Amino acid sequence: MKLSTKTRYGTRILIELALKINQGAVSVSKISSNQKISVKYLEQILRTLRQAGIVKSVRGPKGGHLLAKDPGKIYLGQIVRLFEGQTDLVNCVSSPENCAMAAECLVRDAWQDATSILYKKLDNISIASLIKNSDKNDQRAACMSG
Amino acid sequence: MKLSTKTRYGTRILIELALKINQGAVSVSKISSNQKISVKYLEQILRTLRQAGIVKSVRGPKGGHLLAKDPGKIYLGQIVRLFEGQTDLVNCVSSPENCAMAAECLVRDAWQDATSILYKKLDNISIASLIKNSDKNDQRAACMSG
DNA sequence: AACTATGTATATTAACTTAGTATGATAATT
DNA sequence: AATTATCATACTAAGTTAATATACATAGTT
Repeated sequence: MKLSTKTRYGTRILIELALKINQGAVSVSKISSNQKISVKYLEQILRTLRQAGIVKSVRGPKGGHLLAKDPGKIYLGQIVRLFEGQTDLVNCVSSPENCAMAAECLVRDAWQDATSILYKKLDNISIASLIKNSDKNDQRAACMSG
Repeated sequence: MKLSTKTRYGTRILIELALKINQGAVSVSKISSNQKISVKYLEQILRTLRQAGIVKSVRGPKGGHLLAKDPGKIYLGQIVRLFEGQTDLVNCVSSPENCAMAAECLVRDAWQDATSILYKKLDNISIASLIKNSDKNDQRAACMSG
């Protein structure tokens, strides 16, 4: 039960874009070297973010990627749902017919409660708030500000 | 980000044992047919539960497995930690040296908060409480009461 | 118009993890 | 001693995630 690299990378990418919000489009190659993520893998992640309307992309020379939304309106919950796909801790929560014990599964409600509490929390953490914390602790942001 | 079958099976096993708490040891073959889990896989899961002190086992004829603790003292949080191993949503929470961006990872604290909220919830749900709910809704427990 | 730096999309491979199986041993009851 | 059960380790298979490769499209620049 841990987050995929796509979720973690995706979050880091969004933070970098948020930090550079006034610098125009940021190229894949730049993000790649800053975040130590291969160009091709990065492109996949960016595509997902773009299709979700979180990022917009500019083609051609001087092109790149930038946030399509206010960083204060991008929440971790959305990012996690986007990349994890399966948003429930167990299958039967989303599709009871997949669970051998389906209706009789006593635990189902409990897993669902836990899931919703987790997302409620994640839906409350914006990219902007993450950056805000970094202001108090500048060295943390150092690697991504360049 | 979903629970492994071991966690889900483990929980179901504990519920079955809790429901049969007055019937002495329950054999692997009985649990296997009730829960539709192969005998060998079940043995692995039971071993983990036993080593954690949640279940005790009796060898020989008429042997089987029974709860080693009061069902009111067995919490989902413990079960999830036991089978998921990795108890944090991201690696760097438990071992910062594994994360390429380590100290500068702005998201780290956020993941940690979400993780702890999730476990706080799971640590509040006991096997006993799951069964209690089933009393109000008998057909749910039907498949496991036999 | 040609060139080049960028992004877009799909297909494939590789690595890793989880799920499940097989074999054989050990212990306790009868 | 035979039987019935659990205990332990090794192995295999399936599925998922991570990463790479290939081919294409677009927009500026000269």
